[in-house]
Amino acid sequence: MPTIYQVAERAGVSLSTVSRVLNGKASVNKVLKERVEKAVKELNYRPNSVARSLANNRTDSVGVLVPELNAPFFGDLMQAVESTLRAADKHVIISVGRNCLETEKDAVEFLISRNCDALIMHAEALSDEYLLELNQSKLPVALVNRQVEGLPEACTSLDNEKGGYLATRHLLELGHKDIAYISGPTDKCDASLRLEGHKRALSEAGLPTNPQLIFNGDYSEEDGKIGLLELMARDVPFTALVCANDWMASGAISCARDLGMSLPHDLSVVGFDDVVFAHHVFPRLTTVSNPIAEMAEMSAKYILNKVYGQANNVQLYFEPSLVVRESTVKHEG
Amino acid sequence: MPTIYQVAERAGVSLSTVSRVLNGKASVNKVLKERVEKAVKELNYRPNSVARSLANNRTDSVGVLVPELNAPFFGDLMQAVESTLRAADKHVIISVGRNCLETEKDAVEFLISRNCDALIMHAEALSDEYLLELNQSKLPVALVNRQVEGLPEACTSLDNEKGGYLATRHLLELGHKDIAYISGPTDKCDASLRLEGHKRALSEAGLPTNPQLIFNGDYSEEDGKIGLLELMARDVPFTALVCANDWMASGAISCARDLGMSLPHDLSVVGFDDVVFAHHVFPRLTTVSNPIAEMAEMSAKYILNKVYGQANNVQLYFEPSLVVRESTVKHEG
DNA sequence: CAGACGTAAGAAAGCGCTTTCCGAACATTA
DNA sequence: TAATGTTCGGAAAGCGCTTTCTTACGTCTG
Repeated sequence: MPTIYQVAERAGVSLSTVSRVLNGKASVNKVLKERVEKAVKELNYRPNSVARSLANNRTDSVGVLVPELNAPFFGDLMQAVESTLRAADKHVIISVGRNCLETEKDAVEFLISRNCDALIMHAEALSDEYLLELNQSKLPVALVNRQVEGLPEACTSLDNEKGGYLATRHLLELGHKDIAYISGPTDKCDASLRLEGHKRALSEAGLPTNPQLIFNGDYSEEDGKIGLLELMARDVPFTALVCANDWMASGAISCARDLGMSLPHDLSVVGFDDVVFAHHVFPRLTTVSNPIAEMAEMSAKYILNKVYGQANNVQLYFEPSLVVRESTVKHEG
Repeated sequence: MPTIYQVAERAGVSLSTVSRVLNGKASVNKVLKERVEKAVKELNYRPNSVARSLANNRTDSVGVLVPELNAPFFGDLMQAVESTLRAADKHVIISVGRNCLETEKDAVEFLISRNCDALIMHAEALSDEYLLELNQSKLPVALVNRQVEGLPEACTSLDNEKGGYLATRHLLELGHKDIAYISGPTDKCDASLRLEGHKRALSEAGLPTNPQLIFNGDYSEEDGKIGLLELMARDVPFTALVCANDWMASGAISCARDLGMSLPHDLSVVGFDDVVFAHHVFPRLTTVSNPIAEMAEMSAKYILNKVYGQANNVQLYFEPSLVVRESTVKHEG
């Protein structure tokens, strides 16, 4: 590997001139500039990014924290972040939080020790205070799909309440009156907002909220099954079901089928997120789309602006929209 | 951020002593050692990884090349690599190849410019020669799920032929005799081996291979649909279908249903890979499991051995196995 | 034409760490 | 006791780059 010094030697200039040509920050005589460029080509020189980082205290890398790597939802997120950042010649160091406070902290420490210039996180367990402190004391932080008080401009988020509202209103419009709901963990604000939306749709339609028709799950496929079983055991009839994410919807659907129900006629189901497999489930899942890729892209652009001096427009709030497929049908009755 | 120098000052020793304590490579007087450790704690000192990399010409990072980030198959791969490497305090820089020669080369260049210590790749488009050259001239390379001549110990791979064989034999055992096959792109060796296995199963059962029952797809869901349509248009009857991956199987299944067929009775379908959504499709997909996570883990361990002086056992060859679910049934007839 | 000023190139000082080399201090042996 | 060996701390060089400081030179103005 040739060094900048060898380039300078070959071009017959000092190494600071080479550096100036490479970085294009100061003016350099045209002739010398061309000589340097020629030498760079001939030696196939590539600047050593480590040395550069040490000298200018910048790694051109941003840490990304996700709960897991092998879930489609986070795949979409990473895909968007990676391509946005790479287009600006920055790179991504990915770290896994497993939805657990300890691991998330660990992962952040790890990213910090790697001298990332910034962090983009889908943090589930870390507290608002921790994130605030991080942002203030050390390095800029962007939160995807989360609102943190005190960091308004660093957070992208979805109108989850509206999403829940849309799901339920869709069912109401189809004539359903008895609508069950499998919620996500209500200590997470997205889950509780989705539930809020559900309730609002109900009340706008003049219907009461029946707690017997609500089950609290944990967003897992398994809890979709358990939820459906439990709801049916309560013996309050319902003709439609809203699930706070697609995993639970998929669990509920396959459970329903195992119980001998014919979908969608015996039960209309709506999911949330519109992850890749939503159209693989049968019947193809009607769901609420979650523009996670766009949110992730905006988070990346925010960092590009804040840390690397770019000037992209960033959008922080996103609206969900309903994706109607085949898992919901008119209620005959 | 405190530097090693400040630690030395506080502990009243020279900075080389601090370095020695930190790296534990040379012996240091017990008293001094404790003083240093105390200072480290008090200052909350963390070594600057960039400076360290510059000094010892090692970044403790390994580049990972995958075709895409938002596919479950590669999610599993990354998950395995990340956790194996992280356990050894190495980190992962992920780059996307998009299954395209140009992009893959770009991605590799990018990883090289980041001074990765090694590369772990699921390379689709890069030639064997390119990979060999890379490995010889620059940095150690591990290939996941691919065989490269000349790099026997650096490649993990699956017995794809056996996988294809298992899929078809399963159908034969269920009494099917007319079995169609939707292949992956035959210029890829995994796809052609899977097809080989299919043919071997047929011939072992004393059945001929009918080219009219084979369609060449490109592994995409779309081509699963197109393939099924095309095969049916050929007017050669078949009661079962093997698809060279789960995506095409899913496409074929939903297409079949759209055509009014009742699955699995009108058509038994087998997939390949057992990706996450395999059990979301309906009927739940019988498929051939692909131990991609284990292969990825082994690739990571190989690198750990080769570059970082560890001594893990690594397994290079993997056997697929059949996962029987509900998309295949006995042929009545 | 002399002095002032602006511009461009080179010299050199770091960035924070590892590691080699050296010497001091102490222990061991003849 | 002198000579030799051993251990361990410190000084200093360097990893490859950026950036500030300095110097040299050319141009402009009075």
